[in-house]
Amino acid sequence: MLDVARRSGVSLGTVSNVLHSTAPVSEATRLRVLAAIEELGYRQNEVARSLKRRSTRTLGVVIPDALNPFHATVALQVERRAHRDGFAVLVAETENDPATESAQVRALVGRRVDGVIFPAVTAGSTIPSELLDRGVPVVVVSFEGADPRLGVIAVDEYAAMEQVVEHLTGLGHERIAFAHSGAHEESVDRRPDALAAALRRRGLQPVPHDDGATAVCCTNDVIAMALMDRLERNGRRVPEAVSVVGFDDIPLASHRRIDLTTVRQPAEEMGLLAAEMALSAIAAGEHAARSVVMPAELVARGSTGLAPRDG
Amino acid sequence: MLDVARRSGVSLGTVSNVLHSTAPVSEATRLRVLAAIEELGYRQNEVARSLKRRSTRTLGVVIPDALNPFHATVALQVERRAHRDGFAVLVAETENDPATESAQVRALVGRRVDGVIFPAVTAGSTIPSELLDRGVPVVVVSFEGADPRLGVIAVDEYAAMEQVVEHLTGLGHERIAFAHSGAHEESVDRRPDALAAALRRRGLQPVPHDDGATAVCCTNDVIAMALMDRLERNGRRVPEAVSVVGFDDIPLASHRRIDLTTVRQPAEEMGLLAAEMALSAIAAGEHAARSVVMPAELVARGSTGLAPRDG
DNA sequence: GCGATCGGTTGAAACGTTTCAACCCCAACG
DNA sequence: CGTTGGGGTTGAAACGTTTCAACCGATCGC
Repeated sequence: MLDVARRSGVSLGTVSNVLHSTAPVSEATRLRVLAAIEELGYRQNEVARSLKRRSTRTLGVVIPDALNPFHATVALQVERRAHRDGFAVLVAETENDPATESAQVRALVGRRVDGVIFPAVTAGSTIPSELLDRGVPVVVVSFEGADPRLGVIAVDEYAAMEQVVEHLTGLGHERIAFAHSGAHEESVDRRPDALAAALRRRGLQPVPHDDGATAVCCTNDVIAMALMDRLERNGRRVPEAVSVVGFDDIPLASHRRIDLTTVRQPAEEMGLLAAEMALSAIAAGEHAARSVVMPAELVARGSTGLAPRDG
Repeated sequence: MLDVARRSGVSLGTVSNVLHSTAPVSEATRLRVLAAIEELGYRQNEVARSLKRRSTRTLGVVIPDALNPFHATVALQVERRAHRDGFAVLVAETENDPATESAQVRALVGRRVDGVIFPAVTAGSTIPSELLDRGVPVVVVSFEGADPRLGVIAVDEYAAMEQVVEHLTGLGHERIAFAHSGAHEESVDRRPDALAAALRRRGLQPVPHDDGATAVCCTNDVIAMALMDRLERNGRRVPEAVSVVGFDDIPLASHRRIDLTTVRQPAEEMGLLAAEMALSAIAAGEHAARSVVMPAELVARGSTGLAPRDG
């Protein structure tokens, strides 16, 4: 930038002015400066800018698992929206490990991101408030946070599970189980609770998975598809022997060969909204502090069918 | 940091020394400084560090489409590996649009990333050399670049297609087509050429897609699965009426309901290697300038079968 | 014709680090 | 006992920007 200034015979201040039109500059010098920039192949140093401005125009996205299409979609939308506003996106994977999560968050804080979005938070994490206390706006997706400063985008999982249970009982199912995400990744979401609540309303109880359940609700579509695969490899056909329900409605769920009954979450809208909440909070210099619930509805497909007759 | 220095009664230099053990510090003051850091909740400002150090410890990853599991896997591995070395990852989506790609790359340059990885490059892009000229190491995956300064990780697509054609001809197929990725996203990869070459070796020619082809090779698994879906919705069963071959071997390809014959690329190893090439180039202050070819092999599954009898 | 105003421009001070020459003190060495 | 050397510490310059008070003419209104 100094080179540019020298080359065009003006001061740094003027160069800065032509770059950001923060003050009027005569057309003549403007052109001279622009020419110098061109010739020198000068490109602004965002790092210095960030330091001075005390804002990096960068969003952090903290994902447990980028291979889950729901998370990936949210992240993708965030990136797109952020890009439109000239923000960059730093992604951090947590691999469902709280220690990694906090390390990643610390790294983001160190890098002075202007806002952070969690497409999902790991169990009982205190991370968000760690950020909030530092004045960084945070938006979490699909998670009801305690902290009022948090921006929250959720779907009404109770209503959704209500639909699921209605659908399943309508098909004659009474032994309904919930399948968690494989193993260790105890997520805080309310889905199992929501399912249990909906069942109880009809005088039913969730049964332990694999204990003669005729229908299994999964925590997400990826799990559901894996379960479907596992069941069928063991000779238990879906939906003839067992019905399977997913959650998310990822694109593949509607593939003819998969044809998964699931609860549709508007992932794209959620990602977009998350980005917008974060960006506008940043612009306003406030916390996101808003809670939105998005619609979620059952999409009945071929992975659910009539309950097999007892005995 | 100044606060920390004052609070512990030492100079900035000493605090810096304590932080990076760049010079010996007496145990007593070290403890005092650490205590002050703790009490003040001080966290280093990476932005200032980057400015001074002239290196951001950040990698850029430029992806056409994060929803493609192959790209996502590469990106994920890059992020993991980078994180291990204390690097952060800035992701940029190009949506297969050259203009977006170059805008994103410009943004990365502005943000002074230390290296850039392209899990795939859009058609005839001159982007990499734009970066290389600025001294930024670049690693591209699955793309044979002209520039010797480029780090390249590729698979031998000719050998792979050889296997594919052998497999298909073994099943009696003679009318074999190639399916591009939907539409506009003309990627530079050599796959169609590789297929054509393998066919010619056997005195065959690729036929235009949908022109009575009995087997279709797709540019990747996502396309293959979409094709499979489309075919079957039109009543053409796979593999009875048409055989379908993918490329990548994404996790879902092995799902029992999908069971896609495909060419396996070691996505994880490729991502890891890409990160390591970039990181070590950065550490050495050189360009990646290395070319590695990874093994790729056919995984025959149920989406390919005997060619239907003519007429 | 005089002060106020305004378009255009400058210079220097910050932003929060790292780095390095320089300094001080004391132990060891010849 | 004077020098050397090294552990420990300091101060200031630099990194590449933005910002802002201040300055300079010229035009304007009265």
